[in-house]
Amino acid sequence: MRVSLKDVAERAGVSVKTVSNVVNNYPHVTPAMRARVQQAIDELGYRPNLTARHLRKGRTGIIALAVPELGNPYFAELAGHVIDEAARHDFTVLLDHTQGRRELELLVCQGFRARVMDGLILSPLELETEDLRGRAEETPLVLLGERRYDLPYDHIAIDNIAAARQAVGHLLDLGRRRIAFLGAREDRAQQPAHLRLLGWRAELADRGVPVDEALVGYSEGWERADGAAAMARLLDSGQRPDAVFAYNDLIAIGAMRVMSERGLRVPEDVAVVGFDDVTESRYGAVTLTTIAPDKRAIARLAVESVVKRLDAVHGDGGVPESQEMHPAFSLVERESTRGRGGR
Amino acid sequence: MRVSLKDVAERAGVSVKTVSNVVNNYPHVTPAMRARVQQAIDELGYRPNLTARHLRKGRTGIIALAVPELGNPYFAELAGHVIDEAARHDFTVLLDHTQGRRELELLVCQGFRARVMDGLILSPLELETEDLRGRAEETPLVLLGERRYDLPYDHIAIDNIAAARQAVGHLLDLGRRRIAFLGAREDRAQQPAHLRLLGWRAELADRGVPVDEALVGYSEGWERADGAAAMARLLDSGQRPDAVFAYNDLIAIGAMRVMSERGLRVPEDVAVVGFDDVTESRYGAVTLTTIAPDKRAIARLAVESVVKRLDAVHGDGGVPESQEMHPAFSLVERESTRGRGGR
DNA sequence: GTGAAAGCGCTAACAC
DNA sequence: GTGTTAGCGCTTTCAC
Repeated sequence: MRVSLKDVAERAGVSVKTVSNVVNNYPHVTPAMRARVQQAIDELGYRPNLTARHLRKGRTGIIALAVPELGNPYFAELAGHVIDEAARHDFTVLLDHTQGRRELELLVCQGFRARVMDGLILSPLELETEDLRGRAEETPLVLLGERRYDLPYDHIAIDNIAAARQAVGHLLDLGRRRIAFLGAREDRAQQPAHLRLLGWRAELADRGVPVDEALVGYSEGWERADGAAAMARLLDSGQRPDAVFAYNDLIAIGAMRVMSERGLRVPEDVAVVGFDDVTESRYGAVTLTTIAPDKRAIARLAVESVVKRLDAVHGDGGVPESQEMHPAFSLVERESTRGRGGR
Repeated sequence: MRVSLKDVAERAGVSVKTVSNVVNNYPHVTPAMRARVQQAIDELGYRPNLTARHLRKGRTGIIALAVPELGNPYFAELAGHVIDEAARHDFTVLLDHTQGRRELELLVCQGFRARVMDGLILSPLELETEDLRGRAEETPLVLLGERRYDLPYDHIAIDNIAAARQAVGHLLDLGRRRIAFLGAREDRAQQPAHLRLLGWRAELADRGVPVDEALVGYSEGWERADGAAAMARLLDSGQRPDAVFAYNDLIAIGAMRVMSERGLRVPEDVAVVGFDDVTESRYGAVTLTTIAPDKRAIARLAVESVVKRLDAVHGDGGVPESQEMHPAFSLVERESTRGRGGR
């Protein structure tokens, strides 16, 4: 950070502009001049000061990504994809986690935690519409995940209801009738996020299977421990489901652990479907049938959304309309519903 | 990013300096003045431009963290801790992954990928001493992990040899004698990173158990799939170990999956010890005995190292000597060695 | 306690 | 093609 454009210019006996041209690969520079400047750059070990460039251009080349928890492999894997997609557009990624705490989500939105950024990709859990409505920041914001806000921000999420219905449908197809839902939240007046729970209800209803609310397992979080606790509670309450549809893979994995401890076989006694297709679900004594969202597509759409808006601001024209985007998903059938032998 | 200090100054009818004083909580400002300026700030919705501040102060408040792969929960969990520790020092974290590719590790070191950063925390896999020796950057660099370089950079890693010995010792204590090592690399002339393999050899030798090189399972990577493949190869070669010490938890998990497929019981037939204590190892049909490094300490030491060096540069005095730091670790005994009932 | 002005390193008009 | 120059928005001497 010590040697500047000016130093190089002096050394090469040219103006700063010329050096700048060379550094930025400006086309109209004579090869001879380019070589001369380049030599000075090499000799001095010049490295452009990005901060200065950013100040001048009004851009930092940084996209912030805020997820609830990096300990959840879904978000870790997603972050990896976002980093890759961002790199394709010459952006780097500032990563933050909110631990699903509303105040942290809010701070992130307002740019208080990740302060230098051109855009923000946020996967909210607790954030309310009112929090977002008051957002003063004009840096582009993209929302990820199940929660929907009626606000003009791009939103990227698979069709959670359809996915849940497919998962439940799969269990019904296998002849299961007492299908529990694991991972509902009860500390909320409204449960705005639980499209997956809605899907569970809808599919059961459509297929003429009575919806038994006693089969809804509540939990505080969505980690493995929460899944284990919810499953234990369900079994302790005397329920004996023949299938479990879990809010996510971690909950499913926690639940399977408890079943294993209690001598329940998966899938013979209880079939299990998860959600997220984290790598972990492909291993373990019983591999997990799960909904696989196209994570790479989610990352790509998110980054593109930010970049597009950035270009719109700096470029000519109108800011694009905000959109709902629904990347693809698929049901991956594994041993937790099919058993070891396959079908 | 539109309203600047100057705008606020005009609005409040004061100078830029005064506004700056208020924004930065400079102590010697009369309360009345402070209130007046604050009002202008609020009315205009002023937000300081961090980039400009950074340019001026020569600091960005960003620490870059580069790990091989976020899909490995060890690194994801570590990243979470680094973010937390960085936040304690008012830094944010730019995250990158190198996929264990030497050229990417090199680019990161040279600041080509994460370009705006005050310091770099790097967990290298393939990087060679010569790569690092030529590093021109003067931004602080901290190295994490098993690899050692004889260079003046802070290096943070648990005592891998001691940890490996403790793991192998535990298996020996349980009466196991044919202890395989899973996750060695064979594509390297020297295996500079494999302190864990050294520990395996040393402990066996010390305890008078013959070291059988046929029990070393090689793999290309350190993911679950690599562990599964290595285990399958070992078994296919006719070896029948009574224990496995895996390079990391993912390899152990992959190996356990293969054993389960082949009807080998853990720990009755084969006891297993992993390395990293990822959360995943606490679940599954058989929970995994593993070496648990103090990840939070690693993160704390890494961030502190960067911050300390930064303060040294900007502050008064001498740059601190580079250090080797060895955070604590412990052996966590679970079902893969103890069985379900405990001891 | 507050103001004026210089300058961090770079880019982009605009002139030559 | 290349040089001159004016800022980007902020902090920071240094006067007052």
